[in-house]
Amino acid sequence: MKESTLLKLLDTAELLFADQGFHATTLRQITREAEVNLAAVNYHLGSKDALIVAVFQRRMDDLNKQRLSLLGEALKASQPPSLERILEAFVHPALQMSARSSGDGGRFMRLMMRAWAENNTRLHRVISRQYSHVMRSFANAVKQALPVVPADLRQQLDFLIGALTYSMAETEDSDVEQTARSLVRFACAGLRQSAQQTVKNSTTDPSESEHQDQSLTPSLLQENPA
Amino acid sequence: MKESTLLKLLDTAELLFADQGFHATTLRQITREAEVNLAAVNYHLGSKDALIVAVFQRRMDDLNKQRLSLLGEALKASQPPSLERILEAFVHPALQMSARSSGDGGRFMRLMMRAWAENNTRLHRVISRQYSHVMRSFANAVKQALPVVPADLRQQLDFLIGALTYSMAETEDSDVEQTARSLVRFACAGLRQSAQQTVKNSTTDPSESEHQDQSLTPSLLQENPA
DNA sequence: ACAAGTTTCAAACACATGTTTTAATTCTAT
DNA sequence: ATAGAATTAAAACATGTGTTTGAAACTTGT
Repeated sequence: MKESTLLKLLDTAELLFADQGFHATTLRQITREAEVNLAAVNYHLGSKDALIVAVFQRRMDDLNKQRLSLLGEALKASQPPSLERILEAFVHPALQMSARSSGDGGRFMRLMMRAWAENNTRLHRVISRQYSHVMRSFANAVKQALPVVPADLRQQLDFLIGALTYSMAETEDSDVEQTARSLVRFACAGLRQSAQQTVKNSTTDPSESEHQDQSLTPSLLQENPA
Repeated sequence: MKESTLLKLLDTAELLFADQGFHATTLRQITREAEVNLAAVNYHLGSKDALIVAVFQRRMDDLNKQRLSLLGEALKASQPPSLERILEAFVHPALQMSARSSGDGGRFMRLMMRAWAENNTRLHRVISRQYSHVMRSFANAVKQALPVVPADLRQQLDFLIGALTYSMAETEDSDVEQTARSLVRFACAGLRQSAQQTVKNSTTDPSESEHQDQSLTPSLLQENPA
């Protein structure tokens, strides 16, 4: 049973992109390693850019599905939901996906870091469109889990994403479960502390206490209106 | 007064590298934008790779100096030192440096993310050699600040670095002070919570209580023996 | 078995890249 | 002012890039 050239392309490209970056990886290298013809990329995908997007789309779809599924379970399990479970629903699929890809551990996440650093408009739009949907769900869930909504919830979640992405890219083949537990604990403490701080501020200065939810618009959480 | 071509090169290259990546940025683009001759890069630096390293070296030196200076102050101020001040010494210079570069805010940090994602051995060695030295100092400081050393201190610091890097790359021209305060609070809570957890584990299972410091070797904290 | 549609292949194309070379220019110290 | 060094300039070089092309090989439905 031979796997289709398209799959071979996606797999090989993902691996090479993660290791060397998008621009540094050539189509000749990809096709040679995948043992397909050079023209295969342009035939099946149309262009190298389209390849990049396709490589991403595949993993993002997967990741989002798993995250939202776990989030759903967390929300069904108790009301208000457990903050720990919410964050775990966010963290665990990413770590697992990263570890599952055999060989190099942080491959997928290094790919994520690259994509994020990249200024490629097309790629960015694909990612953030998919990401924003999920992030909104998680932000709402966190709001339910905490007695007080932190003033800068968006920023806090960015912290979590950053910690997750970076530590994954760093971690070799380390224990996924342990890392997940560690990170969830770390972030829960941070979020709770921040919520506490918000309460303290709002009681000493009541004028600040109302616009807590306006801080959710920028960055990842915003939708592309077009 | 005209600034030297070398400086013009470093400045322009830094800007373009951050926006487009190392490979995507061409020497022709850099030299055109810097208004110097194409051959200037090879004359002054020797090669494009050397340019990349040079761009980095300059900022890293600066960043390390500021961080260690603030850390020194924090250690002198009180004994045991304040965890908040230690983390602030780590976070603040980076945020400030990122904001100071006029125009685009997260430029330098996006550069960092790229460099980190990059698999360039030469660049990696330069960075981690410089980084490891500083990280060791901070890890030791944190050990003094906490009543109990968390079992996975290295990982915790990676979380901090990740949160810092990512949120910086994300943040436009936002309020540096506010972000710094937020992040420090976030990470302090995480670290304290983790320390608490370590205590709990070590009392229920005393066999684990001794090798707390062995977890400091891998990743950023390790030195290159060569 | 055969024709029509897919997919693979090797070669070529047009162009952009980092680097080198050689000459002109500017700087610097005597 | 002038010789010698350092820097800038313009052009060319060799190589590698993504993409296109047109024919061959394969697959599929009848």
